[in-house]
Amino acid sequence: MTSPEPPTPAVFVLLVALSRVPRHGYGLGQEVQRMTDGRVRLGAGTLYRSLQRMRVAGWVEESGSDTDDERRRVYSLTPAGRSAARAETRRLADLVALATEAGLLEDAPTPREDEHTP
Amino acid sequence: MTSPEPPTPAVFVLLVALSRVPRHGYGLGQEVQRMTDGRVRLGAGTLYRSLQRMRVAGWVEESGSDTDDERRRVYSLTPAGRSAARAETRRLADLVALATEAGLLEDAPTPREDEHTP
DNA sequence: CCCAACTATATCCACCCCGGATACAGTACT
DNA sequence: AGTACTGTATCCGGGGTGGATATAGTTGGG
Repeated sequence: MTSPEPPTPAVFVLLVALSRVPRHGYGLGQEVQRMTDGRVRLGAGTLYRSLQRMRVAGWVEESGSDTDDERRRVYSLTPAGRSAARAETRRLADLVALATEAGLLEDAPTPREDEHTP
Repeated sequence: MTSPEPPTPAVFVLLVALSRVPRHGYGLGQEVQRMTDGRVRLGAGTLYRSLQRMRVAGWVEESGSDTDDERRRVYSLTPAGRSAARAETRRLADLVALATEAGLLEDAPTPREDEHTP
């Protein structure tokens, strides 16, 4: 929607889920669900396609598996990935600030004038 | 990505831009650009299609034009629209909180353990 | 008065993201 | 051995977005 392409919503939550500990794809899906109290669930297609894009973008890198399960592909966040996540966090925070300043958190039906909540 | 369908990014900024004063489509495009310091620019297609969807969803309603320019279609935010905007603001704020708690705002390259900034 | 630039809305197209289905295989537990 | 779950990958349909195009009214300067 703007310039230098922000991560997609799915990619962003994956970056957040990866921010502390390296994980494999399937585990990331679980972690995203856990840390959002089930509010965000990524479909399988979205999950693995997002990880491929993140790898191509240099935001994650594949590291050696953490168990003897050969199927797992474990990813860890790169500095570039952390940087992208921080930038997107700031972008979203700005958006939230904008909405808040617009009076979108008060309960008033239509606070069109300069009201002040006592 | 989750349940009861959140507004799209474009729709959300339009809801915010409409939160105080009724406006017409073209003016909303300008207002979005102004209030985001040029960081968000909506394409014409996105702008007018979004407004149509918002009208169908009952989030905005067409009110009488504010000038004698007959081309203008002026929209104002409905209570349902304000409610949707507030819900989305909260959802985004939760996401930002999640990212912040994950340590994505510090400058440390990779704060993997319990560091404390002096 | 006339023309150019801007305002204003609407639709079309190509591209990309998403959820869910499908496929295929290894792992774990009984 | 068999069943359920883990794990990755790809395909398909639906939908959002940007930019181009079409059409037309408005404005302001020469």
